[in-house]
Amino acid sequence: MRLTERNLKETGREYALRMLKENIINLDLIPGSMLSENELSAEMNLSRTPVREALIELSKVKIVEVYPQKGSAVAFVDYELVEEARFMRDVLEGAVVELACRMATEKDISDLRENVRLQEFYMENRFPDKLLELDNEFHQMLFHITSKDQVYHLLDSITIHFDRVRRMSLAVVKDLKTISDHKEIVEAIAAKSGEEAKRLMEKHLSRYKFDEEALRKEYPGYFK
Amino acid sequence: MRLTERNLKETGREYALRMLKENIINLDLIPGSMLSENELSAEMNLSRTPVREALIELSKVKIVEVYPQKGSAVAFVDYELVEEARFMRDVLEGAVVELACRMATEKDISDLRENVRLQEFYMENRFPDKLLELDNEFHQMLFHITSKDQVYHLLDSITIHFDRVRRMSLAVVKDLKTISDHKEIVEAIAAKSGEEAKRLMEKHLSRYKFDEEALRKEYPGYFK
DNA sequence: TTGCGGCAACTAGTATACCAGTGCTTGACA
DNA sequence: TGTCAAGCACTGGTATACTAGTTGCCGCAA
Repeated sequence: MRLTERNLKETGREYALRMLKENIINLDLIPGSMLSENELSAEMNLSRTPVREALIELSKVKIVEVYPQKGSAVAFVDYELVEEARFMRDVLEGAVVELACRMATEKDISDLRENVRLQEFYMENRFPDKLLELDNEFHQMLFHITSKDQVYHLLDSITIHFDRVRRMSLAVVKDLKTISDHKEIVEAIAAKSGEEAKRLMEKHLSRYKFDEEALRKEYPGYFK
Repeated sequence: MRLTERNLKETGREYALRMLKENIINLDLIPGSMLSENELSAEMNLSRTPVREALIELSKVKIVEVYPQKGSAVAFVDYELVEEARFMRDVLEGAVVELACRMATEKDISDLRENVRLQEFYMENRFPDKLLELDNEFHQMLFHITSKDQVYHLLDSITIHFDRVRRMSLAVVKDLKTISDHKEIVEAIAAKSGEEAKRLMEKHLSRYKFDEEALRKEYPGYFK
């Protein structure tokens, strides 16, 4: 486990959750490895209670498996779940971006444009972390504009399966195409052309395809 | 709180969760009322720990609000959230039923037909509870057929907002139309006509419309 | 009568203690 | 040497104890 500082006014449970998620995504906690509530709580300077609550939450989306009286483990990569995450994302984002064409205000659109401008800036200046953050924010904004925040949160919870595989494929390329995709989407929203926006979103999301067989070969033992 | 027996091999947390959900949906726990971890645990013969874990889970989908150091409360009806639940259901079920046309095996289709047959049986013999159960099962089957079980679970978690309003509108009519809808959907799947199935599902789900203003008048104080 | 200070009674969050299972190790016996 | 059983060391689940923060009430003073 690689730990970072505990934020101020973050409860122990939130901290444990954040740490676990980060370490699962970046593979510091390797798929299949056992997690001990005792070890984790010692490591994070917490008692078992908040750690346990975090583990329960992660087990809800099957990224952690809890075997009563035996132990908990980081779930193996389950391609079915990765597909579910992708499916959910494709379907919901498509619908949301279409809605956004009808609901976005002038301010929303200029906020989106501002976000894309920042993406370009951080791309030029090579800030990959910041870029990823802005990417996520871009998509979240679309849900917020259409008053679908809760939907976003649910989607976010399952997306961890997707993120972990993305990390494995090192497909954090975040190249110029991503940004120009975003740009086109914003302009489609501004033009209020729902069909076009949806089509662009589908094209955008289809860039994230992983070769399951290749990954299985590269990371044997990580898969279910 | 109206309590039922605790199932065998059900953990305290699962029991507490089930009881809370049931009582929230059927309005025995009225929107806005305070929930005390201490009272609840005494009432259910549990300690605070499992009750607390159940409350945390419910607060994730905003059906329970937790105010740190002050108390928890059943959330008021928030029409935004009801709309989010409806949106998510419409979008995902539409996509799933379309997928089912491509993926359903002969066995799946005969299972679906069997489910609908049972619905007809329980309709004739007036078993509204059983009918509701079969209805839910029908929809769940579609997700299972298309290997989208986890998506179903996430959808299910937000649907509680929808269910509570449905209960308020007493729209548990479960009339013949519902069953004939199901029948048509199954046949569209059998015929592998995706477009048709999707259209039918949209028609089916559109039957659940509530008159927000009327409900607000009937249940003042239940709304946010 | 009104305003204000302090205390009592709550809360959620966390820590700790206890219990009932599980599986692995170890050692005795065939 | 192989086998099997007893025990031990772990687990997650639950109960309980403790802490710190909030609210509101009660009584006293102006």
